[in-house]
Amino acid sequence: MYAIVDCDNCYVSCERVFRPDLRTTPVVVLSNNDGCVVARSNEAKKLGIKAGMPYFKLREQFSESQVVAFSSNYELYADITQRVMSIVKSSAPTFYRYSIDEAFCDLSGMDYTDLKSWGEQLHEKVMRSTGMPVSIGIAPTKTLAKMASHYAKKYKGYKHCCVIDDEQKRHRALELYEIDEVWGVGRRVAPQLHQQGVHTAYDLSCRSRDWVKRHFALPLERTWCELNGIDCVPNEEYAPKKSICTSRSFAHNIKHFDEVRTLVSKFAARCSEKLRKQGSVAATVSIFLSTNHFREDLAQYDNSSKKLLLTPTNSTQAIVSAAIDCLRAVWREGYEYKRAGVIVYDISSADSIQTDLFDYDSEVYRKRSELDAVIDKINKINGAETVVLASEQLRSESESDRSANTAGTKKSEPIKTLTFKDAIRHDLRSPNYTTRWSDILSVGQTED
DNA sequence: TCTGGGGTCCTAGGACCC
DNA sequence: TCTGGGGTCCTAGGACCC
Repeated sequence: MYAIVDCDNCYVSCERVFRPDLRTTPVVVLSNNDGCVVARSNEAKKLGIKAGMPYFKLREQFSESQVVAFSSNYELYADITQRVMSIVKSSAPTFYRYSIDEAFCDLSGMDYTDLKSWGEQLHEKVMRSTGMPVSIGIAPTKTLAKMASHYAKKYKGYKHCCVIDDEQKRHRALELYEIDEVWGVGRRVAPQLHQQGVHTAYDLSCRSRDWVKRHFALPLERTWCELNGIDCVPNEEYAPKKSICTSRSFAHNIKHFDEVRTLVSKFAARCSEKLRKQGSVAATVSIFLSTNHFREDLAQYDNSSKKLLLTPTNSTQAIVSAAIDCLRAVWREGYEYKRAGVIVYDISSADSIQTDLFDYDSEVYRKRSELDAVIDKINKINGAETVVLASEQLRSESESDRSANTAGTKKSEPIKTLTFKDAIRHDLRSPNYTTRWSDILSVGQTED
């Protein structure tokens, strides 16, 4: 049997931990730049607010309906969910974190008859220790467990834990479940299934395996198996990422190369940090760049390029430099850019680097690793972006004026500091209650 | 004014081999 | 005039997930 433990409306619940006054208020959390709704409280869902709706179209409705919106505060969500996960981990024989707000547990070896109360107790423990409500679904396959957790959320009577442990329960659960809601059935395949007369999970489970094979691809065949109680989604252990991406939409359109270069440098530097954190190196660096697709009145441009590194690396200098080369290759003057990103892939372990016969210089490699290690340490202690590469700084806008003027007649211009967070908007962000000394709440005393 | 970010796996088709 | 058959590997794009 598997259990899935899933935080209810995760980001909203994180915000509510320190804002109990909002327990019954409709609350939403927005994406970067306060762009879209990414999390909704049940009250907000009832108002018809859908995930992915753009905030600027909802503002009026929000003020009328007294909906409270937060900018996303990932530092807070990462910390709260980490606490939740450590409790779940200590409560089950095996644990595998699936996403920021979900974890699977393999319950083999646990007392079968106790699963329901195990789940209820786990909910209580997590709630008491962290303030985060979780729902628990337990079933013979992960797809069925997901379905069970959905029922645990939907019906109060389950006390946050639903168990599917016999054929009758499985049938009933499948019958009441729309095919579109099944894990692994997305917006492309769902309409095709409807066309074939498959409307519920039960309908699919009753077709023959051959029928599924004939009409659909391998992933749906696996879903079919899972619905029929055949376990086939692998138990994934911790695995290093195969690709790492850092990208952002900009708060405003950007026309100037130097500004985009500054941001691309930051994205590349962040990718390098992530590589070092998981003990990896990458052999390919790529970037992508695009204008705002929603602005039909503006000229559109979309491009990407990649660069193979002769020796795989996680050096900030090497990866930033490759990313800027890529940027130069795709850059076109005259467009207003809205989004860019850096992706590193062809990832392998930093312990066994395949060096290049002609390119590899062990001395340079050693120095860069040491430098990166020191920078990582400083930034960990003093906060992100305390030390950055020069290319992550924006030269002052008068750089070109200065070179045009007689050298030395002007004082050198200050370098404009542009941090990662300046590039995006987050006007409605909550404090970092649990990760910054300055943001810790004080209780039981007043200012005066 | 204003529309997110980060991943994985599968597959068809092209390039290449003998 | 006329040009095979059988394979592998790589890659871009699609579909899905949270």
